[in-house]
Amino acid sequence: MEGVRDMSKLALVNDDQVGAFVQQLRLWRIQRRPGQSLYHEGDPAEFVYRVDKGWVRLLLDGEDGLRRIFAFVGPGDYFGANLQERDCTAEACTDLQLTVIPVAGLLRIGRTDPVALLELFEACTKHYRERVEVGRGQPSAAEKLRAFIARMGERITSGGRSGICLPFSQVNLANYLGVAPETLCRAAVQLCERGELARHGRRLWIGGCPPPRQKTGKQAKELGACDAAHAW
Amino acid sequence: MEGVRDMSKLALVNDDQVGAFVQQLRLWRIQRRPGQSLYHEGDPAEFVYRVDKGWVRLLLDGEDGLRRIFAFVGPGDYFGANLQERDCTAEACTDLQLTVIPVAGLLRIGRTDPVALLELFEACTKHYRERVEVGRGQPSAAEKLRAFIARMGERITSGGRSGICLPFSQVNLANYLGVAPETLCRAAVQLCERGELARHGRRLWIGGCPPPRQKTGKQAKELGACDAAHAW
DNA sequence: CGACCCCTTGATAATTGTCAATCCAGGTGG
DNA sequence: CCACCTGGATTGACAATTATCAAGGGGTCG
Repeated sequence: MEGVRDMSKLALVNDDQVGAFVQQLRLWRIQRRPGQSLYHEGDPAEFVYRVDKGWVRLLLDGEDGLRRIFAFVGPGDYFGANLQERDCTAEACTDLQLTVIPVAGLLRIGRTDPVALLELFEACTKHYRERVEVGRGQPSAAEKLRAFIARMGERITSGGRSGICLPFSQVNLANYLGVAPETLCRAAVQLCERGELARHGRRLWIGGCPPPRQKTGKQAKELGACDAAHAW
Repeated sequence: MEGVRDMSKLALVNDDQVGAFVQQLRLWRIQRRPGQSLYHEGDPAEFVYRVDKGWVRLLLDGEDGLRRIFAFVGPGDYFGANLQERDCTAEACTDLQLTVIPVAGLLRIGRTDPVALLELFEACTKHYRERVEVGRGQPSAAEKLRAFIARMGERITSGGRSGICLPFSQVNLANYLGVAPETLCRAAVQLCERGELARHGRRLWIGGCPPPRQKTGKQAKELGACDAAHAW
């Protein structure tokens, strides 16, 4: 809970300052398709990113060959603040639109406003801090999922939307929560029965109800709306 | 593993730079006894700390009243880099000797060397990054413990010591690893049988073997050596 | 319309949490 | 120096949760 409050404060206080700060630099935008990677663990770190549209997942490649997703980065979030090399891999969960911020330029203008520079880096480490709260203790899978949708719910209310569909597969979410996909599925069924979660097609919705059911062609259009929703 | 490499690099490359950086400020030292707290979640953040001797634990107080330890901070480590307010609680695990670094001063001299300032803050967030690797996936309790002692082993080799005794109770370690104390105990027994872990009195030792067994009076003296070991 | 992939569901085994009792190291006081 | 005391550590038994394996169904996309 505390982390959520910190998050909202960051969004209210720092984003404007940080946004103005980075505007001093020459920025540009890039797009990515779902599954494409932005950088890999070990790459030299040259850019910080801001998500304008879509969702990014941050993950580590375990020595056992398993990849561990530890953060989902959404619209308005910054990520990729590494001084030397990348400490994780970043991939697109959805269609993606990003603003690219060169680190070299950040360090240059950092002399004028070190606080804004720190705030930008702190915004990027936000995802690591949140991770500390996830999967801690020994709550059941249902409680992990409930905590997750609660945190995601914070985003939709601040975005002024009534609902949001999870912009990634259940397999990804299971990986993130540290449970087996089957376990997550059962937990989702459980929360759906209690009305804490909704389902529309293959997508899970949190917050408001999904749009009314229609025929297949219509559903595709609704999914378009879903994409718009999770992209703000 | 990757995180460990990053850590060692930080220790080799940044610490000297960061140390020289903070030397520009007026620093002072404080002591703490085991269990005493340095700050609580929500407190205004005024200081960054460097551990000179002993160990600190960082933890969150869950809404269920349970505290979750997410990091152990040891000699040479920095912690406490928050811009606004504390995002966690810091407590002494052992007898503690710390160097206090005022944040206001850091921000002031940050204009001259923003990179060093960022490196200091990055060194502080190191513990959050490491946390991402812990408890991820669904390894067994024994594997979690094995991964932990492997990471701690890195510290002892870099410190030039042959062994180190865990400077905190098994309850704390169980909390950190996200398992029940009984489960951790069983895992410890398992690793002790395989020689991956040693026991001396009530303390667990990793790396080199504990000092030879002697009589009670002697053992107390050995434990003093243990304290010296975990304090470097 | 068809194929592929993800989701779902069931059954079973393994791991772990929980509860309870006991042990023992380390400290205390006599 | 020794008996006592206290709290963490240990051990066992059991219940609960979850991982795993396997099979089937349904959505999504070509």
